[in-house]
Amino acid sequence: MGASTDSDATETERGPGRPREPAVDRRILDAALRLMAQSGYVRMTMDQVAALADVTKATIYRRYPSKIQLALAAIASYCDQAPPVYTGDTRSDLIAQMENFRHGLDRPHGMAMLGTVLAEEHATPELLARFREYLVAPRRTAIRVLLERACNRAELHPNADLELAENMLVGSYYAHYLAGYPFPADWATRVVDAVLAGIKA
Amino acid sequence: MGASTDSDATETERGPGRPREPAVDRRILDAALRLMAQSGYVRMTMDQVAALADVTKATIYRRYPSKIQLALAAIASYCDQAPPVYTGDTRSDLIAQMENFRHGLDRPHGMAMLGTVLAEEHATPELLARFREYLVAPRRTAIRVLLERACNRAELHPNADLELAENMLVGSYYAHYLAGYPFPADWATRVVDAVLAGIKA
Amino acid sequence: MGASTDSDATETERGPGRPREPAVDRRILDAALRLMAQSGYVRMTMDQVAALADVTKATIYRRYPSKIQLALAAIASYCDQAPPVYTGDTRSDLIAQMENFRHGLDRPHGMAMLGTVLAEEHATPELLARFREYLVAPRRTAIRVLLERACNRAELHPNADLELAENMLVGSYYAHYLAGYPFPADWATRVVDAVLAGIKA
Amino acid sequence: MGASTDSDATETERGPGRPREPAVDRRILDAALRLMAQSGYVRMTMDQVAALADVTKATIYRRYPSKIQLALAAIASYCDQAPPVYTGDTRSDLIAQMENFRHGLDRPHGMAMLGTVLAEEHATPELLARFREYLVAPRRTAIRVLLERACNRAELHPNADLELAENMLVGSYYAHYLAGYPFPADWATRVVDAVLAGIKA
DNA sequence: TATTAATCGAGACGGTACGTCCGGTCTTCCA
DNA sequence: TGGAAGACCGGACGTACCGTCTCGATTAATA
Repeated sequence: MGASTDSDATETERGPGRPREPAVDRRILDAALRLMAQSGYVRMTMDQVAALADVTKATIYRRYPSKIQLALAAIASYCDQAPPVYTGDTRSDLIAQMENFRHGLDRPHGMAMLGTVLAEEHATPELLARFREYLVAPRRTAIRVLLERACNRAELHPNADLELAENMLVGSYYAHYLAGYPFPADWATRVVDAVLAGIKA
Repeated sequence: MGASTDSDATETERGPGRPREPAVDRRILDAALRLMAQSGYVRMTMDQVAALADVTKATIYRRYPSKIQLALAAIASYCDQAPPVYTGDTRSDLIAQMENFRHGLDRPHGMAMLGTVLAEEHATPELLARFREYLVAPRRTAIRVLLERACNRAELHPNADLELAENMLVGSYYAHYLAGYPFPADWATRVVDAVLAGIKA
Repeated sequence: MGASTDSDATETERGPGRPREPAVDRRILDAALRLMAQSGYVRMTMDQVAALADVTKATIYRRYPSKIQLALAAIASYCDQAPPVYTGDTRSDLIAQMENFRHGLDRPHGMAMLGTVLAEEHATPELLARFREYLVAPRRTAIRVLLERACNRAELHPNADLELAENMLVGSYYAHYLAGYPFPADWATRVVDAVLAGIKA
Repeated sequence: MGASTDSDATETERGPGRPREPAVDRRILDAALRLMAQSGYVRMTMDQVAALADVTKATIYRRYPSKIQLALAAIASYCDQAPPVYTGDTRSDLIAQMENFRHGLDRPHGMAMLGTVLAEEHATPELLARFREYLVAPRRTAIRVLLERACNRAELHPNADLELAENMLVGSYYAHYLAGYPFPADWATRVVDAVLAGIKA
């Protein structure tokens, strides 16, 4: 993700004055990440983050305007991991993508973090927007790409509602989690097969 | 929902001492409900609830050990509403059920409340349990009943995974909401048709 | 001291209805006394008193209109002990009286209780009045009697200000205590001698 | 008096971090003082103090760990006033000193405050200690100085117990107050004369 | 080299809510 | 009527945490 005031972080375009210590950036995000994994967003305290990162609160707030933004940045920084490589086969690529998606939420407090963003929705609307932009959208796009490729190959029904298919794929996880059911090992496979059954050519 | 210590509330089985004023119970829940609808869980204050219910905070805390528990009780008390009647036709019954489900979450702060419960998951695990028991389970059961009826009528594929079908139906809402897409008027219809397409006989 | 509503406690003059259980009276006062000795007036709680006396708060409040009144009654009940007998010698009688006075305040929380009454002075003025009536006045009268007897025997200066002498005798304890000095064994003797030195004939 | 952790307040010896606003210190003490004069310690509320001082409760609690400590500090800050100047004459200097002492306690809630400190004695022992140090000791020392000067001038009996004389002087006030007698205008004079009568050379 | 402007550590401060405690009253039932 | 049990009001207490602000010390680019 990125800093607060500055533009895109990669383009340093230095002004005068002492530059920010890059090590501090990492220490803050790591501390936030660790605390959220341990205790969740609600129990995490800015003072705790500051102490663990060996930094003062002011230093944090110079980078992120609020606790929730820090949390979001921390998560985003963590989620920048390599997506699964494509084999070319629609079904197995989708399954791999869904496994990836599931692992992103399976770690401790994964859904709790999502809940926090939702809870904060009305207080900080742009937060949900960033959440969508950095976390939701990339994954959905990856799935969409696979579905459209399959559509172009005529593997799917020409009138298939791809957006709806996406929702069913991704949403199955949420519903399953909320219902409290345990996740079977072949969960991704079953979901993908079920959805494909409804839209295949 | 119900009182704190006692069992099921319907069975009053009076002990000694002054009984709790039933009017107070309602006033508290109504106040909480109203405030949450207006401002959401986060902005709602226990003092506000107390003031609006014309009650002291101690009286609230005698019933609910924390703010979040009060919120849950309030929601549960609200959601005891009549489910749609069945026509006998699987497709239209499912659509009606999905419309009902959607309306339950469409009201202001509906998803925000769900988010709150998720956010609190690790701090208060039994909260999510009650949420499932009182809010999630009843709706899923209603859907399950329809699906099983259809299965018995041989309208569905004999090996259809009904639980997965449920997840796709319900989960579509969550995914759609999270993606930030606007909900079309015929949303329920499209979802039901898509799912049925995958499992019909 | 006595009960609240009724007249003088010895005169029972029964009205209709169930008579008060006399054992309860003692249990309440004993409980209050014990708790005050342990933790002092401030830390003593009406619920604690009720629990220790195996009685409900209502039962206590039927007897004493407030916590402070209960405390006062408890102390008064305790202080009904035999005063020292007179030998006829002014000096030794005064010393005995002062020893008695000192012992009344020396027990744990003795001065703390006095402090409580003073602290409550403006909130409950009549409390200090009762305190004077039941605890202060009797002791001062005893001293006064001795001084007047000595005056009549011409042992004292005819113009001696006896009230002031009383104040110096009794007040020495308060001042000594407030100063934080330890009390020597012959404290009473020294005080009496010093005062008598100023007013003897 | 002074801050909480630091030593003597006169020696500022700045540590790191933002220094405490001195104006806040005064505003808090003034507010406490004013409220105590109006309503006494018991009726004074921390929220009231905070509101009147235009400060938050946390700011108060950062300086004083409890309500009672705040009260004590407030009083101590008030009592730093010029003592009466000496004329050189023992009797008139003592009288002036006693008048001063009396005026310190005569103001509304003066004795009530003393009572509060005594009442809290066992709960917060160091409170009484500070009370002695800041309020009791200075006055007693002033008296003691006068007595010793008189002793050195051979105005007093060489074996006179000066400490006891102090106790009689100061204690007379307490005893008089507790007895509920009204204070005559020449009270100080009479007390000083009576005590001096017992110890003069 | 001196100046300038930003960073960082440390901690005070405002604001706001939370959950607890306690004194005192009232209501219900039982004896 | 007395007493047990406990709900309820009113009000205060002390704590927690977020986000801002004010100091002082430091560090790099610039003039």
